[in-house]
Amino acid sequence: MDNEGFFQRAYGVVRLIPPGRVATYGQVARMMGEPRKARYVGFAMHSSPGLSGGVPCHRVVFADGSLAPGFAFGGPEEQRRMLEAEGVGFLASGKVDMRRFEWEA
DNA sequence: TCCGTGACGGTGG
DNA sequence: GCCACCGCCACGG
Repeated sequence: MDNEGFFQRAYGVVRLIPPGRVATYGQVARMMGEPRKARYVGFAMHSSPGLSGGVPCHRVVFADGSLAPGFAFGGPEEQRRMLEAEGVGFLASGKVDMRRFEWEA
């Protein structure tokens, strides 16, 4: 459960992201006290139980607002749909409008 | 011990 | 504004 300890911490933070808001991998890592492990956070999301497991990993995006290329729920398109359903706005470029929807703890 | 790998991030062309 | 390269960290072969 060691590695999972890190995973659980990541999930714990992600669970705090309110609907209609998004957080970046680096942001999550920073809240865990380990800003250098952004990549590891990404891996945690990849292995996450998903929204059904209480981990809204679709609310975690890249620092520039782009979505993960290999999203597990059915592609970035599905992820975008879920975010839009929560009220998150996208730019014409297909990226999240971070200026308005980035989560501020 | 060195090399390769990855849902990242910042910088430079 | 998009693309490419480099730096980070932990892990496995």
